Amino acid sequence: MGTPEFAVPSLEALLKSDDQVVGIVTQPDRPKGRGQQLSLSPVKVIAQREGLPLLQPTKMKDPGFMAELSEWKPDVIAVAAFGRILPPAILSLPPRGCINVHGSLLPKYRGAGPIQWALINGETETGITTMLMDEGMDTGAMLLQASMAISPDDTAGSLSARLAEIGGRLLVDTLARLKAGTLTPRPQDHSQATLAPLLKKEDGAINWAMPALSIANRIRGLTPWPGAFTFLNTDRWTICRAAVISEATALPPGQIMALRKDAIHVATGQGVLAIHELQPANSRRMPAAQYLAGHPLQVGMQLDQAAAL
RNA sequence: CGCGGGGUGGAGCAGCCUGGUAGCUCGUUGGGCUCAUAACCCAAAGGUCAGAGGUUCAAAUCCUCUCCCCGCAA
Repeated sequence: MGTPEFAVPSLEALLKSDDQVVGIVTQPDRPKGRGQQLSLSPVKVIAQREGLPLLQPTKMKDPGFMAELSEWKPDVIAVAAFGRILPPAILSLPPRGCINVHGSLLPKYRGAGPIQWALINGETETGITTMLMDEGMDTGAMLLQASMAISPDDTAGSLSARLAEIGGRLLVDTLARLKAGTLTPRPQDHSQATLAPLLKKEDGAINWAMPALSIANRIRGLTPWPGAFTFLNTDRWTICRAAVISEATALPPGQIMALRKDAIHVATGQGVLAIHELQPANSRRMPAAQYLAGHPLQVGMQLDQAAAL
């Protein structure tokens, strides 16, 4: 079971492994994009390519879905970024249990946005944990863990891609060792748990009163989704890449304090943030240098959390 | 039929409302200045104004249609 890009390497790894994939579950097609076009989840695309049985339940407790799932008689259900809570009936369906591939070093960052929150909090290390799912939110007993260094220029996109690859390997490894009986589930230390809730659009609003470093981390964690944004008057900017400049400033947070050839320097609550890449509304992502070529900005202009009307 | 913006030398944009010689910033090339430079100065190259049709003496500009791109929303 899985849905987005993050789940793809896990699925591919399973397909190449000795284990047989008897069926795939992913979220229903939803109207997306500009028009009203239905979009297929990345996982569904692979399921179709491989010609594998596919279920796309609207509700987890749908009797028809449950019946079909039981028909498959899975030994184990592997779950990667599926996006739905599994009811007890499903958790107890496979004899060997439901194995989740989670994008953090549990018990830290339980929830739907572990990769993003790790970046937002400025972590330098994260990882993948496989675990036996229980009814809680990422609270099950851990099976295997692999850690990975976070690079200073990682974004949620780049980090997620690397973690997903490791996740695939770890999943196959986990299944093999479970089958061999050489793996003992290890309960999480719940006192150390932290939460990483799903991000919302509004989490992307940049608060310029925060320190430059925090803003930069937040931008990394929110790129490419849901995107960190700010407003210049009525124009919305999504900030794609920015760097901290160690320089003190007493200017009001959000004020443009300098224009460089390839960067826009903005005052923050503590220090200066250099915007290197942005995506203006109605336009595509571009380096600051290109934006400046066609939009003469002036020092003293004010960036804000909300559109100025 | 979800709402909206856009397609103008290599890049980013202005010009369109109020038709009349194609403009800005950057890049490129050549030259100059300088101890030196990604800095500065001078010069040059480079565009069937997305495409088709229409209106007009005249269309980037007004009208109609087509294609492509993007933001929001989901």
